[in-house]
This record gives sequence, C-alpha cells and structure tokens, in this order.
Amino acid sequence: MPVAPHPRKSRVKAVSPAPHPRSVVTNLDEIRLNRLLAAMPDVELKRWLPQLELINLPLGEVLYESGNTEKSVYFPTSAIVSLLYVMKNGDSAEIAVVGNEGMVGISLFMGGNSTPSRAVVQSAGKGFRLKAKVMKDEFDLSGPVARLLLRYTQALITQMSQTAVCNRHHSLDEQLCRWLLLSLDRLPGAELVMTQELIANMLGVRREGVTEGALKLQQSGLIRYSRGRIKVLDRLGLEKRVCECYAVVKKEYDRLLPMELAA
Amino acid sequence: MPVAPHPRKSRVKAVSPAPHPRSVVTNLDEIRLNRLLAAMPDVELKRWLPQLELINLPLGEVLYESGNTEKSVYFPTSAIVSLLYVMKNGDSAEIAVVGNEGMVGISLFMGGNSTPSRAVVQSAGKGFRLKAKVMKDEFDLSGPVARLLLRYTQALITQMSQTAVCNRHHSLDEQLCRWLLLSLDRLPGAELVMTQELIANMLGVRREGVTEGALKLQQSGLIRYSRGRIKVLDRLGLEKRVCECYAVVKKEYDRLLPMELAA
DNA sequence: ACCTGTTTGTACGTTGCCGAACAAACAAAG
DNA sequence: CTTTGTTTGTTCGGCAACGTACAAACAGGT
Repeated sequence: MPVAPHPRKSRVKAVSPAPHPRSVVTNLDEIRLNRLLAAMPDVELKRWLPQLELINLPLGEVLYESGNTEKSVYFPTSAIVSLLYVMKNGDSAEIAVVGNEGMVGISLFMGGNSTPSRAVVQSAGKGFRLKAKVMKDEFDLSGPVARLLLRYTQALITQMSQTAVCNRHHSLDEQLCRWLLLSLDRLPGAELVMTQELIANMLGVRREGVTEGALKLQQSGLIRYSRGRIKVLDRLGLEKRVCECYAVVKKEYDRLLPMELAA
Repeated sequence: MPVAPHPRKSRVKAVSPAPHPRSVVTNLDEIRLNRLLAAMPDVELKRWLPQLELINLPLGEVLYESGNTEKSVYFPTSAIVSLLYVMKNGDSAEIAVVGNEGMVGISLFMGGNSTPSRAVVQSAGKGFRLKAKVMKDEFDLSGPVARLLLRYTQALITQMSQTAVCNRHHSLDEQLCRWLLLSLDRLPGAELVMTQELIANMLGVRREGVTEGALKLQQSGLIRYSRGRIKVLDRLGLEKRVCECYAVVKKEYDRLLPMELAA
C-alpha cells in the first residue's frame, strides 16, 4: 500500500479547519492549548513568546522529512501530527502520533538533528512554530555527558521505531536476519548462545517459525547451530537477506555515536 | 507463546562466559569495551571510576522490571540486554536490544524513573553497574525546561515501543481502536477528519482491512462515518475493544506529564 | 548405560491479512 | 444534471504465520 506522496493535497482546503475555539486574540490563550507549552515555567514561556508563531497546519503538510535537519519545532494545539516511516517500496507505518500533548522535532534537542522518519500532519489544525535554536539553547547548558547520553537515546529511539516498522511489514525470515545481525554487532565473536525458543520470545513469534527460518539459513550455509549455539558463517549472506530496517538502525548508531574503538 | 518466567535459570552456569579478552587487571581496560563509556569525557570517567562495578550478567537475569524504579544503570561490555515488553497473556516482544554500544536504564536520567518494559539479559557476559544517582546528577544541572522535555520524550518512547508491540501481537480491529482512541485524545471534539485510506497508511495495512474494521464498529454503534469524517459515538465501547497498548501509553503520558488543563 | 529434560524438526488444519479487481455511493465542479 | 474523482463496500484466491500435537535428536546427571 504505497502512500501517496501528498495525500489529497487538492482537498486540503476543502477540509473544514476543525470547529474549535480559535479566536486568536493574543497568543497566550492559544498557548495553553498545548499541554507541553502550558507546563513550561512562566519565565521561559514569556521569553519565547515573541518567537512563538501560531500557524496553520493543513492536512498532509510535511513538517519533517526523513534525514533532513529542519529549523523549527512544532507544538500542535488543534492539529495532529504523525511520525511516519516510509519504506523504499512506499509502504508506510506510523511510529507515533503527536497532538496537543507534545511537540514535533525532539531530535533537535536530543542532539541528532534529524531522524529516519517523516512528520506529516494527520489532522488539520493549528500549532505553534518555534525556532529550533531556542530549544537547543536549553540543552547546551547541560554538560557533554548529558549530550552524549541524549544522542545515544536518540539512536535507541530509532531502533524502537524500526522494530515497530519491521513488525508490521517484514517476514519472519527477514526479522530473524535483522535480529541475528543486531545481536552479532553487539558481541565480540561470531557465535551467539541462544535457543530458538528464546529468539521466538524476542521476536514475539512461534518457536516453530524460528526453527523453519533458521533451517533455511543453515541450508543456505549462512549459519550453523546446535542446541542453543548459533555460529554465523556468512555475515554478508545475512545482510543480503535482511530487510532495510537493519541498515537504518546501524546507520543511526554510527551517525549519533562517536566511533572510537569501533568493534 | 508465553515467555518463561526465568528462562533456563538452571542452565545459566553451564553457559560458558563468552570467550573474550576479560583479564580484569584494572577496570580501565574493560571500561573501554563499552563504547558509550569510552566516549565519555575523561574527567567524568575518572570521577565515576570508583563507583563503576564490573559485574557478571548471567542469562535470564532481570535488570529492570516493568514499572519499577531501579537504583542502577548498566553498561554492558560483553553481555547483551533485551528491552522486552511482556503482555498480560505472557506473550512478549522485544522493543530494542542493548549491547556494548549503550546502556540500560535511560529512564533514570530521562526523568521517568521507570518504563513499562523489562530489561533482561539475553546473552550472558559482563557489564558495569553504576548508581543511578550519578547519572541523574548530570541532568540535574539542566533547567526545568530541559527536564520537562525529557519526560515528554520518555512518554513518546513508550508510545513507540507500544506501537511495536501492538504491530506484532494485536489484530487489525484492536489496532484500529487504539488508533482512534489515541487520535481522539488529541482532538477537541469527538469527530475526526480522516479517510480510511489514510488510516490504512498510518497503520500500515490495506485500506480494505480498515473498511471492514470500521464497518464492524459502525454496526456495533460505536462510531459513525461517511466520506472522511468519523464521529465517535461510544468511547467506552471502543475502550472495551482496544488492546492493552492504549492504556499503557495513556498511563505513561499521564504519569510523566503534568496534567494541568487536562483535556 | 540409562534416564530425563531440553532442544530441534515435522506435520496439518485454521486464520487473519494480503493483493487484485471491481462496484456502488457520494460530493464537487462544470 | 452530468461528469469526474474520491471514498467506501464486496469478493475471491493466496499465503504467511498460528495453534496444536508429536517425534527425533541430543546432553547431562546418576
């Protein structure tokens, strides 16, 4: 199910802008509609006020594109924004949804500046736009340790997101390869101690499914295993069978974390 | 596929401790095996040194239990740790995997102190344990704005994790309910402007599947829709059909974000 | 060498979702 | 009022994974 590049761009105007208390006297009333902004200390909020632009967020508008460094963050008031991963095929899956409880663009203060996913307006409405720099400054006060940990956290977020995508769209065989490779990357050798039963629990599938997948891999000479020990014989072979999810995650870890003593 | 409470607890000792350069002369050699620790500034690393305990992480050991506030974080060197969500049924799904590139326990510095998932050793090995307070102190330097944003980020992480779990285990019908409820929570009214085609793109399923699911909901009197407008008639009805994922996410948002002006 | 529990392999009917193809209902524009 | 494009409804064969049930292979302990 390939996602349309710009879903119903032409109908956007036709969509009524959500019946809603939106008489924009001053911003202050509207600001409180975003719970995250509302919870901010008054001092900061006052400081940001001149830079908080109330804007329309029409259906289908792309706020963040995968891999791009955008210059603003968004606080929806009446709009809803989807964090969407779009695969090479065009198939897509929502990773999370952001509304008046949150903000779009956490990667800007997490330190990664971009994510492999796209942010697209799922339900038209309004929201505030704020220059990214303002957010970033709040975090530049923190030390290098905190910044490193946040970059790591963003890599972890990518892994979780990709797990969601993979669970939706990819076959057990592909997921098994992904899991083997991710585990392999975190181990010193080429052997991992792991029963098929446990792998099944991790992937959330039947043990028999893992057995069949592992059999195929063994018959193709990519791995060899017996009773809870799996040896990887042909790493590149696995990489040829894995879905794109593995590469997406690996790339983000490499990008976000300094690679001294790369294993 | 219910996950065993303590998978192969008895065999743990039998598992060889992963052939590996582990002659623990001083900690400093081993510390560099964790890439995250290795990337820390020397000043902090030196300061932490006395508190970094090198410990064994046997297969199956539970480092974090869902909902608990643990007192330490972990930096695996040769072990691998799974972040696992275990459903009420006992079915499980891995959300992410942490090895020598990262750490276990980000919720402690993100400000949430706990997560709905469990951290369990997936591959036996070693790792460092550090008192949580040390981590926390690094972030207490940052201002209230940063702390709020981090708590929000943790709520977002929970939503992503639960999306992964839901994609794995729950039916299209359940996921549709989850999606409707999550969207509803972020909108002022009880109506959302959204074609079934778009919902399908979000969920990553066929449009026809959404049509069938929506039909059932309409025939049960829970919703009414026509041409891109969905009105929710019976919210509680939806909540009775939704999987546990919805409540897990909602609870975390409520817990992590101050509830002034709760919608 | 035997017993026992663990791990892996095989089989079979069932099911939920997919892919494809099409029809019907509807709304907006000319 | 007709045309056109969008949205929703229906059908059908196919397939991947499921649940269930069991058998075989293997390792460790006694």
